[in-house]
Amino acid sequence: MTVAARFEADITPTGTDYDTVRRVIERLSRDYREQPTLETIAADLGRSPSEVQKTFTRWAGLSPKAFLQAVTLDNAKHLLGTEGLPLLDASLELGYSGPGRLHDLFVTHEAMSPGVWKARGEGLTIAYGYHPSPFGTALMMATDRGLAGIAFCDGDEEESAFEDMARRWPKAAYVRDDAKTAPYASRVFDPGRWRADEPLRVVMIGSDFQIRVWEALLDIPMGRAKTYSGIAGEIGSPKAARAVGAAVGRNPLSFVVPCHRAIGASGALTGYHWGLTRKRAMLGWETGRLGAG
DNA sequence: AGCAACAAATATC
DNA sequence: GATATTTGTTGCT
Repeated sequence: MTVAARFEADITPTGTDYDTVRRVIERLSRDYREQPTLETIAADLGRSPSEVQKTFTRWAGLSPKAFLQAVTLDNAKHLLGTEGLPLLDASLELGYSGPGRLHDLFVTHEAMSPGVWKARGEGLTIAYGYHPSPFGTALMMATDRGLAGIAFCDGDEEESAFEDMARRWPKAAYVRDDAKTAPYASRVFDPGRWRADEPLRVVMIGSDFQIRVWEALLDIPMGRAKTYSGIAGEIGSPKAARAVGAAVGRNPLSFVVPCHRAIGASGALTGYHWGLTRKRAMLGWETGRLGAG
């Protein structure tokens, strides 16, 4: 099944793949100490083990068990010894050695002038639309210069997600235009279409400090993570870990600018604007893509 | 004032 | 001893 086709099947708000997957991840994250069996999890969801197993594997590209290993490593402090904490060693090797090395979305970004930031988006026209994604419904926002924002929501949260985004540039004019944002959605969530010859244009609207942080995030390869303090050191303010955290949290382009790859120094996942479960989901999903690539 | 942090110190098993 | 929990400090919005 192609990725696009899977999105089609995903379009109903409840009972989506992501919905099932999310609940499995929640369960695994909470009870990983007990290493719950597939059978128990399925029983609690009121589904058969094979149903859960299939849905999960189709979505993540790896079994619930492998996923469990990938995300519970946020408690494996010993992996933090080296820079750039590999999420799953074997997969990482695969990701780098293949001819079509799975790097990120090749992103060309430009920073909006501080003027636009200070004017809170005044004079800017932003088209937006809602699209299904592996992590729930994605709200995409674009200016004519490129992609400017991505938000996530489940079910009936579309309004609040929009308001969350619109608050960032309160004076911009917003126009609903799904046709304009749809191409971005299909590009962003389909790793098969992440190519250097067709870079994704994004615009970053934020303060100097924020943009430096977001650029640092773009440097983190898929399936890896960095600590907040590591990022702070990299952008030349080694003591600003906490400020980095705040800036990461304000990242308007979630997923494209991989804010989910920033974790605490202990390996704990700390926070995520669109929900910790979604952060785990993204990390696990990426681990799965690496293994498949 | 308020944070998606951190390191060191202290309490708990 | 190894892990939880608390406390002081921190830089940027």
